[in-house]
Amino acid sequence: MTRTPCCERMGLKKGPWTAEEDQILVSHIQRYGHGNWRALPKQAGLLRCGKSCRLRWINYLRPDIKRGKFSKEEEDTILKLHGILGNRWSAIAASLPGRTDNEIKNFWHTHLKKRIQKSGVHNGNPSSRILQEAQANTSSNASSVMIANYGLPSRNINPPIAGFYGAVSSDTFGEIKDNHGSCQLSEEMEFWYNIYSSNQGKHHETMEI
DNA sequence: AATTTAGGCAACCGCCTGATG
DNA sequence: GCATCAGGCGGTTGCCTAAAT
Repeated sequence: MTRTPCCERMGLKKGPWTAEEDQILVSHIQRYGHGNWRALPKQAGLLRCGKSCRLRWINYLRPDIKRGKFSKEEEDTILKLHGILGNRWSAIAASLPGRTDNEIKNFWHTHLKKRIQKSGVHNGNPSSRILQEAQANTSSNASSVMIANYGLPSRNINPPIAGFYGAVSSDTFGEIKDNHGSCQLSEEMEFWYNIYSSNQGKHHETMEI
């Protein structure tokens, strides 16, 4: 294998995309698809790296992108899922059709985070309701584990496990699970929900997966 | 009207994971 | 089993615009 990392390629353009570049990227993907992001810019005649093309397509040019303000339902969903999953933006985005992880991340940092901080929730923890549920559940050890784990790096498997074992009541999860319309449960959420359901009633430090 | 400040968002960076040879 | 790569992800930066002074 002798593949060169795309970042090492010299003379690639950076910064904001022009309308012309967008046009080239869109028409190329519409015609040939995006099987190989790394090869795409060369094939399309773009002086961008594959990563940049992918990001532009996913976050801005994709036809199914939903732009504009977040609805109240979407805000609620983000708050709830953030309470369960932490900063796993792609997982949250999977439950909001048409929204990208980048958009949700930006929205969180510019709107929701501030709102939560204003409402007096400590540690930057998300949904006040979820937190309240967690606090109401202080009789078990699991809840303290949960609170401590809220801010863990998003790629750890711990947050979802620790998070909803102590913090999320079956009601809350059911609410998310039963959500219809624009906020459907992703496969991952379904996965965690199933684990949660099968472990309900057990108060252990770890869940059985 | 000019300047400064704050907010919003697009894009980049660096790391991780899974696939492949 | 190891090395390398592509794709994917979250964190962060920096530019642009609107609001405030």
